[in-house]
Amino acid sequence: MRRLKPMATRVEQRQRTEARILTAARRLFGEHGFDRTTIRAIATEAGSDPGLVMRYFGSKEKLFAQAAAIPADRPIEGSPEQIARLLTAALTDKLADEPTAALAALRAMFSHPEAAEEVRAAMTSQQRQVAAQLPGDDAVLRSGVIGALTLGLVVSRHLVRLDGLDASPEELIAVVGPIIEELATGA
Amino acid sequence: MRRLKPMATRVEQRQRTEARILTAARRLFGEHGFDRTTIRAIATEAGSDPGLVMRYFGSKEKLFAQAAAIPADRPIEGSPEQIARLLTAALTDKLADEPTAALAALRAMFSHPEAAEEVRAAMTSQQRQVAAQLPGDDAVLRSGVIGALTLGLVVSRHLVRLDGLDASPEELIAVVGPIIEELATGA
DNA sequence: GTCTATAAAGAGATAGAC
DNA sequence: GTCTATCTCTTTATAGAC
Repeated sequence: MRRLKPMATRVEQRQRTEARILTAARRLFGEHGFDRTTIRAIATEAGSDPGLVMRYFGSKEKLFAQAAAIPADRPIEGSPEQIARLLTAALTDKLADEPTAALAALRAMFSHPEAAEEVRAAMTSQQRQVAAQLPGDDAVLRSGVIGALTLGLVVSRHLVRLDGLDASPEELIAVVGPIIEELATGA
Repeated sequence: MRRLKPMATRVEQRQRTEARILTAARRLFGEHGFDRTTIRAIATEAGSDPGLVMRYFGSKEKLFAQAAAIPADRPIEGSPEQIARLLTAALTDKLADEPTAALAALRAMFSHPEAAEEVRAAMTSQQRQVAAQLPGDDAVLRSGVIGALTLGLVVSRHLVRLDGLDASPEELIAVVGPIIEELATGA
């Protein structure tokens, strides 16, 4: 049915299957959260079967860990104005296309402690980095508010699909950009 | 021919038990989300048993619906400046003490469609009301951002427990209040 | 390499004893 | 009114057939 060349094709096939499983896992974890996403559903969506998923990834937890790993953000450095620009640019990206892996972690974090830790780690690391470079006594607080605002926008847009946030990223940034700059500079 | 066997006591007892179950349900749903909270755990925490919980509330879904009903916010009306003040005051409350019922709905909404609808309904209703009274072409967008900011702050503080947001409500409002006013007036 | 059958555990829900 | 025992279903995870 398949090819007649065994070895190379097998490795290739396996990688393909693994990739399909990971993609399906990201989508489903992101859409339904950790508990409501079943190995069965992932296998079906990937055109495979539950046994194979378990064999490749070991457990549902491990599959989730791989699917929901948050890609590290670029380092944020410079003057308050530059920082504001970098944060605004990063937000634009997050609003434009759906960051599938991050969404999986975000949705799951509210019911899955490990996912919560993943998100918290990613956010605090960036936030501390930013706070250290901002002026003012309340730099930590202000960078925290920037983080909360960013989280609120991403969640409201992609997860809650809140009314009024379905505008284009540019329109949104036109409103939010100045606020981020204000918070960064402390004006 | 009043009571040798007091009916009133039974009714009273039942109400007490129901109240204890509801309190336990709010706390546990708020802490672990819908799927990870078991009827068994709620019964144990309420000093009761699973059978009773089912008997009183019918199903886990119905118990959740009662536990996670979001109390309606006060109507928000007036000039943009007044609206900003009302929204800021409401936010102060939400930051000060943990709104147990709302937290249950908030945490659950990410994995439980019914809860998502509850939160979305509560938010859009208030948001539309606000948008209708704000000046400017982008009033809907700006009131959406206010909603996202509020959601982000509450989630970051109570659910994520993000670094830098553990300040006193007053300190937080000192930073966020002006932003809300800006968004409301469109300045 | 891939898929089927099943074991093991845990959940919500129900019936009935006290 | 309250609690115990159990039924049934669904899940992850495993063992082994193709």
